[in-house]
Amino acid sequence: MENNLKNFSVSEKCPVRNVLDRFGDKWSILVLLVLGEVEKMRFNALHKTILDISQKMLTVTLRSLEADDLVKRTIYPEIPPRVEYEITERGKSLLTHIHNLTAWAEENMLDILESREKFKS
Amino acid sequence: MENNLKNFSVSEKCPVRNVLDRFGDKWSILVLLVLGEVEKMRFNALHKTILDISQKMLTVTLRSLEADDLVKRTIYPEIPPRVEYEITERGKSLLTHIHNLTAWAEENMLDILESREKFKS
DNA sequence: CGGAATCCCTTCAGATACTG
DNA sequence: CAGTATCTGAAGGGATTCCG
Repeated sequence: MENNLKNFSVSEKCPVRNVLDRFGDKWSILVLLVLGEVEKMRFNALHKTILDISQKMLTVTLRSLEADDLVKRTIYPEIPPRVEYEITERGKSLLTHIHNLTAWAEENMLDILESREKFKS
Repeated sequence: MENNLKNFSVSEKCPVRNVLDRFGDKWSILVLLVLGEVEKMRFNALHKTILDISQKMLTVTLRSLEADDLVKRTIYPEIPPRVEYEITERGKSLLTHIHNLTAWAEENMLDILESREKFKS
């Protein structure tokens, strides 16, 4: 038992954390959820869908997802330029688990908020 | 379609983010994973299992999990004091989905790391 | 033993301005 | 249109000290 737990000790040696940390940020899951509902989407369309993300963070998030091959980026060398984003197969396989998580969150949200209120007092 | 996407727009109105943000931090999932493998565990034992967490962050994380009723905290008024933590039923139901995610992470880790390398160049 | 409180540094992320 | 670059305030999180 203790030996199994040791695996969690140091972050660099834990493969799970190495990967999960990447989309454990503020926006990655959200972007993935949006891209999971469309075929392709342009940068500005994404920005309009997620109103409270800054242009900078949207770019950073998309680059990170692209690096992990969770999202594919296609540039059309036109004038004006056009860039489209779409979810990859790997992204879809992750999204399945994300959906399970969000479903759990929706089911338990009210109870959790209630627990938080009780905890304050 | 567009109408569905609007739900994601503003964070305060998105129940999912409200809940997921809470354990989207650096340590919550890890603590939950550890507590999912034992019956009960004392503070110092947890600290020894997760070597690279600070005492402060362990405390903060545990309080947060306790507030959401994902973890139960029991104080034994002895000298020296003893405090034990255990996962709740709600915590276990969440852990199921976490395990699916970590399994996915383990399966895809090598490919993802490879993608990241390619992306650099 | 199991914290709480404080200090302090680093990283995150928003606003703004500029560019191919 | 789809970014990049820079600046800056806010937040996260570590180290240390103190306490019941």
